[in-house]
Amino acid sequence: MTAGSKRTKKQAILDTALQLFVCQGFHGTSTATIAREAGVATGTLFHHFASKEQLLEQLFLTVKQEFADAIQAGVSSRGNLKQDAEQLWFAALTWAMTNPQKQAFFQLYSMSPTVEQSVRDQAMHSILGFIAELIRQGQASGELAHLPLDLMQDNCHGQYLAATRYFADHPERWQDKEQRAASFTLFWNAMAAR
Amino acid sequence: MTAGSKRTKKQAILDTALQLFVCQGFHGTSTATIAREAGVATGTLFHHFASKEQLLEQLFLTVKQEFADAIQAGVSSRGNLKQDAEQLWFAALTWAMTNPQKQAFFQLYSMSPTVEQSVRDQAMHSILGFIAELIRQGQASGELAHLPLDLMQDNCHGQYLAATRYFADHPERWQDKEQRAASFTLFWNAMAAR
DNA sequence: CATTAGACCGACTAATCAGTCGGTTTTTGA
DNA sequence: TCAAAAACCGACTGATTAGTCGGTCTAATG
Repeated sequence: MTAGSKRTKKQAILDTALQLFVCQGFHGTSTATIAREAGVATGTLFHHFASKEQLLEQLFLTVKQEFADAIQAGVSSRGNLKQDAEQLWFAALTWAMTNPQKQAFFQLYSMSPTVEQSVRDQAMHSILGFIAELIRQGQASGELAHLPLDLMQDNCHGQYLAATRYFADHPERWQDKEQRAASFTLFWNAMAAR
Repeated sequence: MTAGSKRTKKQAILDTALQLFVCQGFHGTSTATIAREAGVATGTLFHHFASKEQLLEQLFLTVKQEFADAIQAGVSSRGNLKQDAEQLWFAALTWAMTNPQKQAFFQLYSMSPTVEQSVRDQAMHSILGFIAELIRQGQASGELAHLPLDLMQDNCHGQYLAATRYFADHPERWQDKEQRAASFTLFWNAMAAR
């Protein structure tokens, strides 16, 4: 309503909470501040969310769903494995670069005790299960290294987070095709069979 | 003084704060709770640390120093690069497995806005600068891939954190020599020249 | 138009927080 | 041995917090 593009008040609260939780942390941000910044009364915040924790939880699941949708949409499969992996890698990185705040939110809270462990696990497994299947296929066809699945899965995640940080801290590098290719090379070399 | 091994009261406060900050987060832990759990009065806590933030900062720098000392001690250099890297990799992982709480603390706060960015940067660069030199040498000798240095450095960190999580979540795997070797293979394959 | 339900409001409250302060105990070192 | 410094104590305070509540406003339905 104010200047920009806030749709419903509920959405304004979620948008504002995302921004403040990333900048100041969960406990460092008061519900009063969220409400004020969102242009809403505190009563309205608690009308839509039963508690501050529930607001965080809903934010977490929303962002996770957005990410899952984005990478699933950006992949067509049916090429060879390396091409599929490349497509997936860039779809995931592109989402992170397009939604830096959401990426930062994930990076901060996907390991924090602030979010209930069950919620965090739920968010992770639905995405990583999909990756696990790809790894299994690649091992069966001999294209990927025969190392423990869980280790390779965790490694995927770790290399993705590292690449994300690298490009997020220096956005101009993301414009460079060679840098983007380099990030995939690093990833593929780790995973591929020798 | 109580049951176990608390040396000075100051150390007891640091130990307790580490544990509580990991379990409940910084803002989720009150100074009163830290003092009570450490068997100390609140006045004593503020006698040793000017503020809650300064307690966190001191904890952060202490833990970082411990880590830096541990990996520097566990490396002898003077072999070929791969052997040096392997030694370093296992020294770092061993520290993480020996000090799981401190590792969790690092993982949680080395990216959190709760800790001043300058403090975080300081802690990271002193360790990573040492890694950067090794990478440069490896690239000069043709043993490591010729990709951007910062990217390789961030990638190191990301793969290390992933391996750490993998073994921390399943300590029995750390006993398995093959699993340990697999974690290094994944890392080395990413970094090595083709 | 009248009714009703849900969005919305903001002053209020009980609890909790980081940090203080005046005084006591312990340690130090001359 | 004794004085001064440093460690330690815990009741206290002013500020802040998550969450409430009685009520208003808006829009849809009959």
